[in-house]
Amino acid sequence: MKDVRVRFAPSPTGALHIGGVRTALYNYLLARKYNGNMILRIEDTDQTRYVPGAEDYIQQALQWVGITIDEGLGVGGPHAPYRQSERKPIYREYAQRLVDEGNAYYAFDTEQELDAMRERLRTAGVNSPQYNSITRIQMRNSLTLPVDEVESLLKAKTPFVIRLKVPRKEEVRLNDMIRGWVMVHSSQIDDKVLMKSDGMPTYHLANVVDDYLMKISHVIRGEEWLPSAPLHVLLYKYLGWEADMPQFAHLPLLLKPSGDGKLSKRDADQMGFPIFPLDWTDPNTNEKAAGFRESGYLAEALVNFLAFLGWNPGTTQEIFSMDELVAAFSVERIGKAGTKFDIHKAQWFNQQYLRAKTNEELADYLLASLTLEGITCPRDKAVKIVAVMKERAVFPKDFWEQGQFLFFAPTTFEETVVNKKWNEDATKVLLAYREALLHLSTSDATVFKSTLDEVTHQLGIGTGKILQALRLSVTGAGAGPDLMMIMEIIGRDEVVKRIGYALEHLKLKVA
RNA sequence: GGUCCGUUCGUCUAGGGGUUAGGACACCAGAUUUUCAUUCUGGUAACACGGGUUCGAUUCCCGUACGGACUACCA
Repeated sequence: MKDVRVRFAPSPTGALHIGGVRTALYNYLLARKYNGNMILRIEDTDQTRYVPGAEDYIQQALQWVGITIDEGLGVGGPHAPYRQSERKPIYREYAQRLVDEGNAYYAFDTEQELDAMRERLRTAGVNSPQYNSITRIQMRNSLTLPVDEVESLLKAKTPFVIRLKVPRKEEVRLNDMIRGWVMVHSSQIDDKVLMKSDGMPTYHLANVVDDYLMKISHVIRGEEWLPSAPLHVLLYKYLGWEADMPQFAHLPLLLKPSGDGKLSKRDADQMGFPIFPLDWTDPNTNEKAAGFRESGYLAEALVNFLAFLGWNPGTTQEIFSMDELVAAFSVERIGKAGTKFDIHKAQWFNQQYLRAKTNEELADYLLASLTLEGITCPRDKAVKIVAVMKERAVFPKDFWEQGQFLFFAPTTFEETVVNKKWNEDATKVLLAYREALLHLSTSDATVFKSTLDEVTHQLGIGTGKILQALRLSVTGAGAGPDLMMIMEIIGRDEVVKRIGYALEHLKLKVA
């Protein structure tokens, strides 16, 4: 097997889509598994779609998820430059070779002429009007124009494109690693533009040339490229690179969670989950989009989740570190069908990874949130808080967002719980409990509990019946972490104060 | 419309000519927890349809339906 060299080749047209991250991940896994190289190439041949900041974004996103680049943008390497806009002369050379050898030709048709041709074909009943082996005969190109006219047009700097001369009758076959043999008849492929009139290559040419020059062994990309893959095969053939053609693997698409269709930013907005790895502000529209990172997803969890979107190890193991993914990964186990994006599963993975962390690590998250809020908190207290809350947290920010009552006394009380649990028995117990606490000097959870037991026993009321009322008065809510632990954390004085406030505030609700 | 690709529980999927079609998420129920959650146990739930081939098809073949991608001097 030849050296594994894979590339991730995004266009800097905006934030990197989460599907792009998955594509990058699969490439990366293959590279690492076979001690190969991962190359980052920027496909910026469309200057009209270039978005400033996108390149940085791509690099930062990859770095965040732990995909390291061996060669390419930001790293350099033997095949530099890795930005296609900086490789123009290279493409021109190969395009010229295709023309010289009769596999491509100059075309001088204007946009209007192309539109007219398509219109003509449509009215004639042709379903998909193409610039191909049949229609090119009627167009203005170096195949139909006299040689001297072509030369004078070129000399006069008339805008032109270079098109591939696709044969009329030929079966183009390709063996995709995921889909098996795919066969397309050449009559279905049109004479694709290889070089645009601005001197830039199109994706097709640049892609094939670079993959060859950079000695790419495997092309792992989205399924949207499958229809043009036969065209690429043709290019390899005409350039004489058939023997060095990389192996193709076309990945199934990421679909929207409900209904049908490709996952888009719009769906993500509607469903309330991110679709980009990092926060992104479009420099042109100033439109902001949330990132997985800023939404609280851990990079390891996102990677694990993404890896399982279209691939599985064939075992029941689900939690995989990057290293384990590298070891287990194989292209053969990538599925064929499109995959719906289920954010629930992503959250589940996040939770798994969060729980696996030590309380010390989790305390850092809480402390960071508190700093942002301008709240100071001793580290040992943060560790305690995190310990009682970790079982229910999905995101690091949950420690703060769901634990605010640990820092502030509640001023409002959940109404359904008030209606259900705030009754005469409860107030009786709480009153007595508060009195008992006043005489306590310690703030140990077990003492809180035994005191409560004592009080309820004396009054002849079951402890369980009033616990919710106690929780309500201390936290304002009917659900939350272990109540005794909460009381231990906030301390006796605070508990006494809060019970007093609740007794005072909720007294009218008791009929 | 044309070309190409696809189709196993709601979702991600395993499997593969004869299986009680397995797992995970989600959901529901029970147990434990004198509270919430965790945890544990259990449950509901799938081979798109129609023809072949075969003793037998969810699995192989062909159609149909449905879905998707592509159909630019965008990638």
